[in-house]
Amino acid sequence: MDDVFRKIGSQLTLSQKIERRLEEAIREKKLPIGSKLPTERELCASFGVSRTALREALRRLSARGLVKITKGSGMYVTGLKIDDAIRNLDLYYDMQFDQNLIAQIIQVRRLFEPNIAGLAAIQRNQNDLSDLQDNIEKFKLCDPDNIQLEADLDNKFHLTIAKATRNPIVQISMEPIYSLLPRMRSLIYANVEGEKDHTLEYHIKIFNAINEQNETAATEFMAEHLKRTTDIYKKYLHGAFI
Amino acid sequence: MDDVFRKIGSQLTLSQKIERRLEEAIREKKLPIGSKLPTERELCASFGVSRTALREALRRLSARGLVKITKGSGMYVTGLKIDDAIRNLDLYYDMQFDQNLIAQIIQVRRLFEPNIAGLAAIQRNQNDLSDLQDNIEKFKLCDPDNIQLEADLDNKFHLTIAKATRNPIVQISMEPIYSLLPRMRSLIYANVEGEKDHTLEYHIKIFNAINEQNETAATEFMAEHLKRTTDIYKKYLHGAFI
DNA sequence: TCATTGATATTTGTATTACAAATTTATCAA
DNA sequence: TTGATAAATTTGTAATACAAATATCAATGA
Repeated sequence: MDDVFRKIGSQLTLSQKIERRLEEAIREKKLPIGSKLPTERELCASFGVSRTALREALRRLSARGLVKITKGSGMYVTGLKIDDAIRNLDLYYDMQFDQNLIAQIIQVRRLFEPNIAGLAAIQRNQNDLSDLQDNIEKFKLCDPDNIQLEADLDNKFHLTIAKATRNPIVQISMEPIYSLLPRMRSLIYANVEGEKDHTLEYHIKIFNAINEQNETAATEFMAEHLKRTTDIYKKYLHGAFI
Repeated sequence: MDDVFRKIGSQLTLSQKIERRLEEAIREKKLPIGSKLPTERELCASFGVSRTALREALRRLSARGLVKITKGSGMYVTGLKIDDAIRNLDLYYDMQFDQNLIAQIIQVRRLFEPNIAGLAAIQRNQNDLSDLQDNIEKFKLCDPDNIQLEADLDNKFHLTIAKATRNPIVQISMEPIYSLLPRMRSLIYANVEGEKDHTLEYHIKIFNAINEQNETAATEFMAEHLKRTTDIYKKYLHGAFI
């Protein structure tokens, strides 16, 4: 192939180069998490750049959650938090939000969540159980007209199960999806007849299965629950669907 | 409660406030994707801030992939790309990498991938099939001592299946996990007896099932394949495990 | 000795000015 | 219309100055 006309010069700005250098060092733990970076002035001297360029590089890193900057104190390497890791994912889904994404979300939930419930039934601890029970109680008492609260509680119920797997990857994978549920729900203009009853019934069934550490039952009830959700969206969101 | 002594002042820096304002506007599509932002000078005037503060805000946004800045031209709103969305997730997993994470990865794969293969069997197109077939051919020819290449091909095989679901959420969920496989593999000091044969055998089985659009078979073969992987890691990575 | 206070030094945040470098736009000639 | 050139526009970097938050340390008082 002709490499003659390959892209010329990465065209990285100075501050981008600095950003990469520091990111690399953090990644390789040459700059350990929690350690304090040299002051701006010292870094300027080391890198041989102006304070402007250096600061813009550090703003980038701080925006991504790799360093924390405190006025008067200094700049510190911070391990990426889960929230930092998924923030842009949240934003991505949020901006992609449309009927297509809704269909994809439902599909993924049916693909993943039954097994998640099954694993949760094995791994759950006492704390998870009381969280789930609280959630169910609140859901019972929730004003049927308060769609938003209902959606939030529903969302939280499923997130709690995801966390109960004790596998952070499960949580990370599902959390951005769950955070869209309230928005999905709000598209269904009004209450669906019998919807609350169904949700409550299945949340209780799922809870009982998880409580009894019955993996199979938890898996199956979750699958049935999500099947029903699919039907509702199919009905009320007439459009190209799964 | 005494609210008298509650935390005072959000302590957001000026540039952080600017960042949020612009992010909000982009999120709400008041600033549509592709649109050109006013020049730095104009924005400084609008916001009533210095160029320093404004620029640092925009560096933050550009670091996150929300705006693209071109010297001499201007600043443009860009839709978040998938790569932007998962870059920090990759970094997060990369920095978390340890035996625990390996165990969690394997667990998640066993949880999710069988159903993914099942869906892929339904949704796959001709292109996917030839990609998979190519992959298998290369795997056959791959030098058994070239562990890295073998791991890359294995990685790619599974990613291709994830993409074949035609569901980007599946892809986004799995890609950061797959990208860690080569690193995991490198921990197993040498070739595992019969490992390549097994992988090849099951990749072929899975391929055939997907080719024939046999959802059940694809699901089950993938489950068996991953069970075997688990056993290997259990054996060679003696330590606390699933 | 210990805790509190207050002054001082250190460090990051913002503003301003100046110029460099890349791109875009306008101008003009063929 | 096309193409080249010049001018204007726009972002990138540097340097300086000061504000504001924090950290450090000495002095004070019980």
